[in-house]
Amino acid sequence: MNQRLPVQGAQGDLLRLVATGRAESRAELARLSGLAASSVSLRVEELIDAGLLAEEGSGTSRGGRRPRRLRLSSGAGVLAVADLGSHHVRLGLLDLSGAPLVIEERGCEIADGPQATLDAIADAFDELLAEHVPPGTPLRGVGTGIPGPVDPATLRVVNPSRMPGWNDFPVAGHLANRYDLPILVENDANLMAAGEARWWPERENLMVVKAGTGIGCGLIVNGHLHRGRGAAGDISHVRVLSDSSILCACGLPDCLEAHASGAALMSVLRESGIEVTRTADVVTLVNDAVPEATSLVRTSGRRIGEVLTVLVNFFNPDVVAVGGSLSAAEPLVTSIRAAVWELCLPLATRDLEIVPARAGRDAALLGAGALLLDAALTGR
Amino acid sequence: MNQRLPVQGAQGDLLRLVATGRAESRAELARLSGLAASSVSLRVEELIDAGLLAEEGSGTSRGGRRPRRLRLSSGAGVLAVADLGSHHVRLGLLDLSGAPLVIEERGCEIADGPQATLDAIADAFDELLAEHVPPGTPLRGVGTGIPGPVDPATLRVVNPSRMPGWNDFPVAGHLANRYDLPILVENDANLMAAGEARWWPERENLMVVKAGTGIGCGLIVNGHLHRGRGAAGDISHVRVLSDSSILCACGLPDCLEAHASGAALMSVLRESGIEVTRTADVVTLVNDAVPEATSLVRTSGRRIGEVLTVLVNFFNPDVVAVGGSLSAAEPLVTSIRAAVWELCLPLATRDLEIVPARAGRDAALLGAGALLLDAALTGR
DNA sequence: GTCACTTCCTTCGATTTCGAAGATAAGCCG
DNA sequence: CGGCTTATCTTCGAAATCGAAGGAAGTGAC
Repeated sequence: MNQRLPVQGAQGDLLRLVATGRAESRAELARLSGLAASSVSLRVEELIDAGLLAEEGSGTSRGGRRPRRLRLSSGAGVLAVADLGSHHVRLGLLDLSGAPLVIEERGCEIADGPQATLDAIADAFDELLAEHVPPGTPLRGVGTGIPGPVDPATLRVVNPSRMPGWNDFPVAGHLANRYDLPILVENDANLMAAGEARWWPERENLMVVKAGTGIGCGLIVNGHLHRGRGAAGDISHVRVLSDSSILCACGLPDCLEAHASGAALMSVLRESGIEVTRTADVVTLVNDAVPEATSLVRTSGRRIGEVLTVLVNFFNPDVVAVGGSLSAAEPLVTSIRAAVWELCLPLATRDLEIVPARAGRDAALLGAGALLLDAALTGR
Repeated sequence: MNQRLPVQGAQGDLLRLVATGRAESRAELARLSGLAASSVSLRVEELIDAGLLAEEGSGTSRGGRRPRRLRLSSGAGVLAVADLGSHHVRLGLLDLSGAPLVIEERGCEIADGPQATLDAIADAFDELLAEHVPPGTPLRGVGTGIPGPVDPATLRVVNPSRMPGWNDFPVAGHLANRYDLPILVENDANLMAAGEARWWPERENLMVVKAGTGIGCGLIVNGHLHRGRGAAGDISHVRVLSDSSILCACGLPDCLEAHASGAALMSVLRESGIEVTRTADVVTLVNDAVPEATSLVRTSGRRIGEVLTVLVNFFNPDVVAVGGSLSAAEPLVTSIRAAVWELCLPLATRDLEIVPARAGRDAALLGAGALLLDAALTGR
């Protein structure tokens, strides 16, 4: 039941506009796509005949005839997406609009190596498909997030830390053996950024900070994920000022990650005798108003904010969205905001929004869906 | 003799490809534009009839029939471009391909205010047009670089330092009163980046550092100038580490610009009794192997490099090009390179080129030409 | 209820674009 | 020199797209 989307030419643009929720009538499609209204009608007709779009009642009038509302056909297909962490994987199925049909979390040791891990994910996909998708609904794409750098040219993992056996492994190639479909392999922070971007349709330039066990960042430029040469978005290895020096895993001292990541906070808390095992524990402590934890999170936010200052001046985004498990601790965003406001050029911060991420914990999965939809519609 | 380019639809893309030197035969146009070869032939025919393109002999064979070489018609039009500095303005005329017909430098006090300055520039354009352009060759666009921030939405100058009377002045509006043509108003570092980008046709993501009296930076993302909300590219107000503290004009201490700009180097040199009046004097001292000057430039490069480290990790460009008058001092690029190489992630620096800018001292004018051509071809 | 107006969508002839086929003009090779 | 290959460019019928006109289905004023 796997097959590529049978769209060609302008159909792809139209289907994308409906799938992403930007248009839900022929008139809106015409406005947004730039095509003539007559052409839109013809293409929509074809998409309905192909079983990809469906008409559903009518929308609200804007002062004239009511539009006939278009939506994705429920049988148009599903996407299988995963987000791989060190000790677990979140995975699920989405419809083409990116709406989740089912999402679940499973245990999974990334240290078991790529073959075992990827096969386990694919088996999980098969289970979910059998259980949650009506027979006949085709799978249209498969994607996964990786907690490490991915070379966009080869879709291989490069120089990952904490992923033994994965270096240079052709992740996409391995999956392509099992699925003759568009395959997406992408860094997890980038996926999160792509997911967050869906929530800011009117903004073009976003920085999405992932503050969790580590610190990552994804960049949306002109509405599209910026990959650079594959390493773009790293903010964790910037040197920060501090009293005590900490050596980072990268070999240099006093990286942001070594001082401000969830892992760093946990090790400080443990030294002062407070038991924590996961980043979420830190958040719990903060919400329980444990002073040591709150103070640490504030300092962490301040440091992240100081680093962001440089990047905000340089990149001048519309929005800085702060996500990741640590962002659930409210002082984090507050102190990031304070630092950026204080140290940035006024010109760079006027109209800048610094806010908690909107997309929630499944941001990466939704981002995978968004990118896969694009891949499926552009034919690769 | 001013008139907008009479191009429509696909003609614009084709003309741009020829003007920017990326294509010079119908076959190349077909490959690069994605249009069918037959459509290309038809549009080229029209462009020739309109007097915009001309056929000129034949190119070299690639194993088959030789292509009929296309070039811009010499009567296709000219662009008038200026780059405004504090005490002078460089201005000139370019053909549509961006090749200079005439470029000259004039004295001009930016402190005289926008009206006087812009009128003087326009008068200079008129002189140059009368003198260097055959009658009947139309002017197709007017553009100027500004040594301060420009709001891309309104094309006004915002919060400029050292430009009394310019704040919020509608530069484009004023010029539009005199020319009913595409008008370009852009920050000078951005123009420089756009000019440099022409020299890197095969690279998508560039950082172009302008190291002169001040320090600026322009950003090319996916081949296009990134403006952000209008302030993108600022790197001069990043805090750097140093023994002695210097207060920057922005109100905060130890900005990069306060320590590493040409102006900063000059003031240090003057304190040690060495007479310098312009950034070029510093370069001369370095080339004469005056140890104090060389050492200062090295330190400056080191500091710029340390700042770039953060940005290279984050933005992961293909190329960092270093221009501006100070870049003529060879140790500058060398020490920038050394710092970035030492402190960046290996993944971000693999295949990264850090090199002196290719476009030379007229980079900003050429950049203005490039952007104006786009503006003229897209109809605004 | 009627009339003016707006918006949505379709019809239909004109225009643009495509793509397959062929004409043109080379280089290569014996 | 004459075939073979390759690349460039044009011709021509088919398909896609456009835009003007009009029908359909609403809102709001009177």
